[in-house]
Amino acid sequence: MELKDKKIRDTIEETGKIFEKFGLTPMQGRIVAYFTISDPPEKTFEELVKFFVASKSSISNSLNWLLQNKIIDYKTFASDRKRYFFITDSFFYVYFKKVLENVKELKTYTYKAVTMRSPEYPGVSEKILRWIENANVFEESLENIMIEIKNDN
Amino acid sequence: MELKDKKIRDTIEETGKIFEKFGLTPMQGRIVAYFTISDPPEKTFEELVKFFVASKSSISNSLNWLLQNKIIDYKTFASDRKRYFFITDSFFYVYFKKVLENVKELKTYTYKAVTMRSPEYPGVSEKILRWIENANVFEESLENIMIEIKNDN
DNA sequence: TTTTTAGTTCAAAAGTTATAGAACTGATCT
DNA sequence: AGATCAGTTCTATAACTTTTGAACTAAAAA
Repeated sequence: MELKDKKIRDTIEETGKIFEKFGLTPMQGRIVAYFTISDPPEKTFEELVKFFVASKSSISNSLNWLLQNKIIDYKTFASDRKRYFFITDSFFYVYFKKVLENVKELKTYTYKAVTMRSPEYPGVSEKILRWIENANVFEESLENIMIEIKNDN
Repeated sequence: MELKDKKIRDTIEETGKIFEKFGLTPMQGRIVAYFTISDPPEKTFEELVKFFVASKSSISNSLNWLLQNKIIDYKTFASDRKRYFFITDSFFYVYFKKVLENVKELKTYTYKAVTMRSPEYPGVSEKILRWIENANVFEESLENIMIEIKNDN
């Protein structure tokens, strides 16, 4: 049991760090990583506080961010005040959506930049128009993926 | 001239902030934004220090990071010690590549997590396998886009 | 050979973000 | 009504990142 626990904790730290690359904080990453390997799949607020030996506020804020971003959800039971948190299946959907938004936003701003440029140096405009073209290809493709994924979920 | 300069500086601040969403620091973001709207397209180290009224080290570190990440490049001229920096056309290519790497890495780790799970709660494994399936669809599509984009650049 | 140029490097300051701790809230239980 | 439970909220602190400032370097110019 000791050894198995250590392995789980090591895996959580490793995997948690990867979640940070997707914009989660260390604690958010750990929580999601924990959900992917722990049994049973539902965990209460209290269990998380104890497992991570972390402050209630840290867990509270992390859970609320993850809820808002639909990376986790929770269920309740009539005779029980606790909320039982678990991961959703839409982690990548949510991430892809955010990436798509950012790409669209940057495209808009760089397009604006092109319109502001003097025609004296067309090379830069061409480069940026290529950025925009790349963004368009990506956008179109990702939008199709999103539809496909959404139907699955 | 005064008014035009203010408009350029405002646009740089706005656009720079969007670049931060792509993992650049404020200064890196500003520099890239500046390259997208300034004429002529090549800028020296010194010009950047003066334009942004920033420290040499800040500009130096920013430029080196942008160079390493192939977001900018520079050219030199025989009789001149200065380097002339400019944006490349591969901003999104570089970004997409990094996204692809991250998705692949997370896929590997979550797959590992699935193999560690007991078969007692198959629901979580199914969810994570759906994450992995989403990641696979994205990966395949993005790899094709990368090939397409690379041929253009 | 000395000076200038075009940066780099490193320690410290400033700014930002994550986590902790403690007080608080609004239900439910006794 | 009072106590307990399941969190939330707010301030403080710790940790980390970004930017600065000043000293340094290597090559070229005087």
